[in-house]
Amino acid sequence: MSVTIKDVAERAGVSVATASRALSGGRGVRPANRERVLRAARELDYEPNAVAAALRSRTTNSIGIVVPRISNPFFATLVEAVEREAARGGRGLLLAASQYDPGVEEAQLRSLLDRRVDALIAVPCHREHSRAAIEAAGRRVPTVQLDLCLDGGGGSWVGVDSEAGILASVEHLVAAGARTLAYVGSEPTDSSAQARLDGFRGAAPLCPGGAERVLLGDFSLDWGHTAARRLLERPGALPEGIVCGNDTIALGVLRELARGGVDVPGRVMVTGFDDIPFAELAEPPLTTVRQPQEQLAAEAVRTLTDRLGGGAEPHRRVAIAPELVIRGTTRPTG
Amino acid sequence: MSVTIKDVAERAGVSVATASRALSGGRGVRPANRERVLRAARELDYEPNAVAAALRSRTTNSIGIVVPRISNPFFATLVEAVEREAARGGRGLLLAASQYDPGVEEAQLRSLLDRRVDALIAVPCHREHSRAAIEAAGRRVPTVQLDLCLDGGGGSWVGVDSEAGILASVEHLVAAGARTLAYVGSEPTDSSAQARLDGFRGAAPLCPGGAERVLLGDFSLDWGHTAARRLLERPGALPEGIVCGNDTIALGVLRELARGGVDVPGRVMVTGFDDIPFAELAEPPLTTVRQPQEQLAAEAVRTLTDRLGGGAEPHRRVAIAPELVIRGTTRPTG
DNA sequence: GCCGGGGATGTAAACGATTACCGTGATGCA
DNA sequence: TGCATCACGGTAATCGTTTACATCCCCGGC
Repeated sequence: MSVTIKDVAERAGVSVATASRALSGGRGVRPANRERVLRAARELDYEPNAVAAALRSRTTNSIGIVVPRISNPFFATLVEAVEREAARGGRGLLLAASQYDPGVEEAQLRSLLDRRVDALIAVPCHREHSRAAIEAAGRRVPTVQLDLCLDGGGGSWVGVDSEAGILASVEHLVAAGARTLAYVGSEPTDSSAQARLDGFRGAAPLCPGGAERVLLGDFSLDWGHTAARRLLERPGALPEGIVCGNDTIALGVLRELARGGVDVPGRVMVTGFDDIPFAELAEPPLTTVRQPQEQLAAEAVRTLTDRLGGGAEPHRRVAIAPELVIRGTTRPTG
Repeated sequence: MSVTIKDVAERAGVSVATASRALSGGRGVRPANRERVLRAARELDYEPNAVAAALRSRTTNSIGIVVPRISNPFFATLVEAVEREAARGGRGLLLAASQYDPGVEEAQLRSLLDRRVDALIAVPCHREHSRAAIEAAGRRVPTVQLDLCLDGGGGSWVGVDSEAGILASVEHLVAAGARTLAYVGSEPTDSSAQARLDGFRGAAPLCPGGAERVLLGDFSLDWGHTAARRLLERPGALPEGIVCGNDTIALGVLRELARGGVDVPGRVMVTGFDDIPFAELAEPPLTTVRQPQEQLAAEAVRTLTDRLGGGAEPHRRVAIAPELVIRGTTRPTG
């Protein structure tokens, strides 16, 4: 019913082998024949069956990606960039969400492997419980961890240099005149939370007045509210700079400070992390650390295609330096 | 190298046919044999090759989706819901972005069809230029348009009842005391923009003072700024209610009103459309029309699976009534 | 004139499952 | 007992490509 390569070959008056060669690359086919095959294909409106090709050639020209949540704008942007990068190489993208459940994550990975993706990108939803499934996947196809990574650092990973991002925030705040700092972040339940916390602890000594407080909760707006209220309890001890673990927390902090009548950035400066689309819509617009998702995605896909192309490097770890975007919640330096 | 069903059959001491039957459904196989096959599969850590199964059975258990942009939070949420719905049915999701370019869209659709997805979901990026590709796709596999649709209403479609949403906004504003209204929306470049505009025009007579102004631009923050400035030029003529075509515009309008020192909702009330995550973070939180993405996605997938299951209805059009979410930018009614 | 080599083609064997078709033995019923 | 029925299981065809291998032909070098 559907037109196959056999039909094309017949119409072109050649064998299926020649037709196949002509259609894919065309090497080793006399130009005249190549032309006839291509014309026949066009005339018959031939659509190659990628499934059959995949079965025989043992490559599907597709990659799989598993993220915790697609609707998280950070992951959405990441997925978009990966899709674009994959499409550029003629590859399809199979998308799956783990919903922050290692069990679901494992099932999704297995499903993608059953579908024989050529390679995998995974944002592990748990620094420890995701290990078994991701390592198992890595044994079957080239696999790269994106953004988050497993504890202990096994396998390839592409992400941002969180510590450098936090360091830049702290340096900026100090240069802008903050003499006391606080950190409002997430309990180190994932590798980024850990790295950001480490980054703050490492950079704190730069601050003349020291880093008085570290408040840990989760990456949510509500936690930002709560933490800010806690800081407001002793107005005298309110730090002059608040470094937040991500933008969502920062937005919560900002809102609570506004309710408390605290002048931002006059009395307190605030920084975030991620540069989600909302960051610049806040009032005042949020100074934050931008994650270069395009670059992350490109690097991740490249890591995979290098491996597919035969390049070695099963253990490539790339930390991209993020960029500090200075907006209204901090005073300009100098 | 990889373990195949043949290996499983051998170890279980049955033929591949029996093994296949046991592994998929298990009907027509004696329980004892079924058990042996399943055990053999487990022991060998057998992973079925979905590509081979797809080739023979002519079904890939996967659906394709094409959206204009993944990073648009509205589409991201939609994709997430579709993915969840597809996964629930054991289906994979092939994701592609058209980047608002009908040419890219066509190529992406073709690529998905080459990969033999069982069905397609498309958010047409253009009400007219997307037609050829989407109709062609619809001739090959069950296809449903989601959210946006082609002009003229060919094919299946699942979306929100925009006119009803706008009507609810207008009724709410009037009930809350607005005597004059304006509409700030997008030029009707896509079907939603058209429907929302139509909705406003249809509902305007409900307003005692009439709908004085209709300002059309695009669905952007900047357009919201511009339009609000234009309304502020004649403070005396400032409407008491502003209905916006989407939340992004509404956020722009809100920000500009705040700059102009206009009290919201005291002097002017504002409504949006979509209920993007940011809507409730605005100051004051935005009253808006929520698009039930979960429901849209579920309905779209169901439309497709019904078709796949043999159900007829090649022409099903579903408009889901959206819900008005009342927040701080409008006064409570009554 | 013969032979080696290499490029273009064709033939047919994969790839790994599903499934049409048929055979077999057991069972039910008259 | 004989016959139809049925559940189960095996053989082999099939899905639509890619590709290993053989063949053929043409050309150049000796």
